[in-house]
Amino acid sequence: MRRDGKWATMDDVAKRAGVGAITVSRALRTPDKVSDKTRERILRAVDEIGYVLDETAGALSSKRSRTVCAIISTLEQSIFSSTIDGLTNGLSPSGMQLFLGTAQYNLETEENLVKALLGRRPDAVILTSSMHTPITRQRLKASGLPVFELWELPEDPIYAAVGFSNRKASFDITKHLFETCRQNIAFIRVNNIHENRGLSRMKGYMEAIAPHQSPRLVELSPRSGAHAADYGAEGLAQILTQWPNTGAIVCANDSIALGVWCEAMRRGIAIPSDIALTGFGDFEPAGSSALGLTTVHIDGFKMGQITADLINGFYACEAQIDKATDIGYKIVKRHSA
Amino acid sequence: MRRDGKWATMDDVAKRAGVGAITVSRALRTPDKVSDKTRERILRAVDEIGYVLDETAGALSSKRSRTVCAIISTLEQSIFSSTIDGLTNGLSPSGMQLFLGTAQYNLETEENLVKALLGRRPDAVILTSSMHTPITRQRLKASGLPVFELWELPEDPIYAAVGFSNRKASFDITKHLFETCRQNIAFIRVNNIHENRGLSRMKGYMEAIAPHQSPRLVELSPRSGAHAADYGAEGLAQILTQWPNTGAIVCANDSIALGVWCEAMRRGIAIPSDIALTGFGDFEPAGSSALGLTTVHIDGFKMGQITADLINGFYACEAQIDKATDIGYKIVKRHSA
DNA sequence: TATTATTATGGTATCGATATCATTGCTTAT
DNA sequence: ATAAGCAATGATATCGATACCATAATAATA
Repeated sequence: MRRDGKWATMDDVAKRAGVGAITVSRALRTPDKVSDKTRERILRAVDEIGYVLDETAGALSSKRSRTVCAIISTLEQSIFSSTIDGLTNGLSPSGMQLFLGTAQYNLETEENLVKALLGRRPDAVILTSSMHTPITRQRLKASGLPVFELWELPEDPIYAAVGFSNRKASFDITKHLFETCRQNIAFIRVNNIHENRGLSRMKGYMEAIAPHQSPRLVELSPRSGAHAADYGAEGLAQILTQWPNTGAIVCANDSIALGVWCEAMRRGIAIPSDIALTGFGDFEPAGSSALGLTTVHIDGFKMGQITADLINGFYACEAQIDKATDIGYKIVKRHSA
Repeated sequence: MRRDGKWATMDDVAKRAGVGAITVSRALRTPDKVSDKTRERILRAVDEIGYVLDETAGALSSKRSRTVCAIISTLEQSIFSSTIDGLTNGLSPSGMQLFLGTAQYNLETEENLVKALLGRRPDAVILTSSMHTPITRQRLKASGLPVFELWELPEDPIYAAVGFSNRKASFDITKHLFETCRQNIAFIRVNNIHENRGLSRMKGYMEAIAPHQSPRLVELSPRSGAHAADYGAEGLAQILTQWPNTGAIVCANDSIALGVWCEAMRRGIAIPSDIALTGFGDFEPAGSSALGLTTVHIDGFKMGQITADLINGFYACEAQIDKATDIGYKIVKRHSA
């Protein structure tokens, strides 16, 4: 790709093909604006030289970086991997690429990340969270960029949201437990103050149990170094001590549920006959045959794809973009409940 | 950040602070080359305007994009999440950012991705794999960039490798099983032709069992839509049918082991008393108390951090970079074997 | 055939920051 | 007191592609 230590430029290609530099640009960006013969000649020159278009220069002159910045809460537990795949998939046809940062469920980290990523002059910003510092919100609003908050449907999105109701989903899966004649249902979550999906899910549980029983809440404080599954094991232990006659456990996510399941096996508690169990998310490995976790399925790929389409639409100056797009959810009934 | 629909520029800041544009650049990039008074004035102007330095323009003129492209095999199973965290962590002090792409364990996808990402003129390229098409290798070599292959130690790296011996690690953990008096040890892996870590791990197993027994290999073909844990369940089923007296199972990764564990529980097989079980990787949730998987611990964070340091060193023109950096591994003995 | 569209191509200015070299003013050494 | 050295700042050219406008060549229409 380099000649004498430097990258080849459009001019190099142009000279070799006997055309102007701008025609090379057109041949690569808008091929149908160039005659077949010329295009062919140019593409041959490109191949021979091994030229790769310099997007940094392109971004400067076109004022479109063809870049989307995504700030992901965490890369662990595979939670957002399908969302990212959906985004990548939906953006690549238009030549856009993803800049990824992880906020580690920490608002201050997110604030710094937003600032750093805005320096990259992205064409859009994606956040897998709706909880931000005032400065983050202000910066993003001021940027004038399309900003998409995923995995929730906040009241007042910065620009637009693509997600679903965590509260309603949690309400539904809890109700499902009552419908299958479970009683004394408990709820486990990790109490992270930088995140409010867990809280929404807890609210859904609370609403569903209200007519039937009093709450059995286990809210664990995050400990550094702990695996998500550890909280499940710990939660089960607490539940068995405090409320021995618990008939079902609703977990705020699949990882916690996995921890509960493992610990239950270890203790010789049968699932679902002794205790029913539900998760949230339907991530690997919840759906695997051996585990068979009943859970809320979230179509992360679709969420990413839809967001990508909205971004593409924004730049194609298509229809107005909705403040909120609800992609829904699905209760998946497997063995565990 | 924008004024009349446009982003503010360095000139805007410069005018407000009553200095030249280049002094603004210095105040932000190399603060100690500017007097305290001036710097303070400039930073105040930056804050007032809400200016964010345009890295795309900076990249063009400085010929350093402060960008590292990483091509990750997959974002699932949390395999590479700590590696990514280590990279991010090690790169951020020098203002570098990560461009992430996922190759989905597919060589053709990787090839296209490499081409697209080179257009971003990264300062370095990272690959979590050592298997590439000839074109990919050629492109990367020709780029003259520092290219780092992670998670293995290939014979002939494109530029440099940071990893460990998958073969030796697998050998060691298999040997551990013999040392704890296990007999008739089987091995499960998914046979993905776009990847060779699984094969290396199988070789390690083969070498370790050679003096004691004949191989008991289960090599499953990848099916689309299957969860990694499914292969574990399927593998266990095959083993119980073909070799009912199997005393231990070595899995090519933790996800497979998790699947085996769940399926064993379902069938009422006790681990480790009936069958011992080992994984590879030590990802979430292997180490969780309830599961307690004996496995090979790989320090992904360290691997990312070391790679980041090598990149920083490369641009600080420090010492020669080794063709291979072995970060080692650790056998972690928990309940399962 | 003359005239107007339309297509294919090129020239030049420009995007916003930084490299390079130049300048100014001040300190320190001889 | 003069020269040399350094710190702080600025002017200008430049990075590589693309926007914008202009022009040439071809096709379509009157």
